[in-house]
Amino acid sequence: MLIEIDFNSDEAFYMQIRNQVILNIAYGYLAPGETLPSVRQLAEDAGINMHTVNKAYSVLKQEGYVKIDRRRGAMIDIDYDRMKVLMELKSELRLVIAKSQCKKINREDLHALIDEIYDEKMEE
Amino acid sequence: MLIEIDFNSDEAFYMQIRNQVILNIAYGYLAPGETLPSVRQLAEDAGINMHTVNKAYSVLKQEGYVKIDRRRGAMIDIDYDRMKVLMELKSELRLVIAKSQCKKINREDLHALIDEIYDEKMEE
DNA sequence: ATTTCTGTTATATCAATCATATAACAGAGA
DNA sequence: TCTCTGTTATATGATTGATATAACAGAAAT
Repeated sequence: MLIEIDFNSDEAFYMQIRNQVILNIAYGYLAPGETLPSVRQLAEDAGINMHTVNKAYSVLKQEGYVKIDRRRGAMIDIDYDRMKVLMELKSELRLVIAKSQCKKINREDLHALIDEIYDEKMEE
Repeated sequence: MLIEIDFNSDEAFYMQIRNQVILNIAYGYLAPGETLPSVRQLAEDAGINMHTVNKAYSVLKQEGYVKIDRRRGAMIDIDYDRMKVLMELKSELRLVIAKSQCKKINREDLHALIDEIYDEKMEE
């Protein structure tokens, strides 16, 4: 798994890692049961501090994407609490939709955009 | 327009204001041409500092939701740069979709959820 | 003309967060 | 025993979030 830090981004390093791990899972590059690199290894590869990686892993654990075993490290283990996920997703989408409406992006535009994103994943 | 700060939230005050303004516009409670309360007025009403409100307004200006006139204050004036908006929306949705996929929320679920949010706005 | 309302700018301070650094610890495996 | 895990503890520096006080320029109302 490749993770790269954009040192010029205004997004926190640990959030960049967290997001890239989520994207890797979604794309199928990381399957449940597989382990993430150790905090020290990833820190070295990415050129950042161990604790920053550790924070990213802690967030991923808290959000239900990995479980951390002292010996094996962080393993992909997803918590499927559908109700919880739908609630969180809904409040996140409420703001996305509000922003869209302000900018005259309507319901159909949004549906189309989502399909577009789903379809672009097939091109690889 | 009513804006309330959740002092227990971990979300920055200026982002809470920014988000609530966007929601107010989307819901039609704030129309283009209307003005926001003055930074001092809103600060007093919400129980926070003037500069925090000022920061929220600056962000809203930078994101193309308001224009600020020295005499009138912040006026709703939306920049409709469709291409720009679609690009930003797309990268935002990519992560939302990735998170959803990890949690076994599929394409149809997402479409349904969006319709659900659109429809709930009609109930008022 | 003076007062009063805008946003804006300049400082300063304090707390929290982000990132780094060094160091040590416990547990598991080779 | 050595080496690999994550974990914990401390410390430091930079940045951000929020507050505070103060002053300024421009416009509007009286």
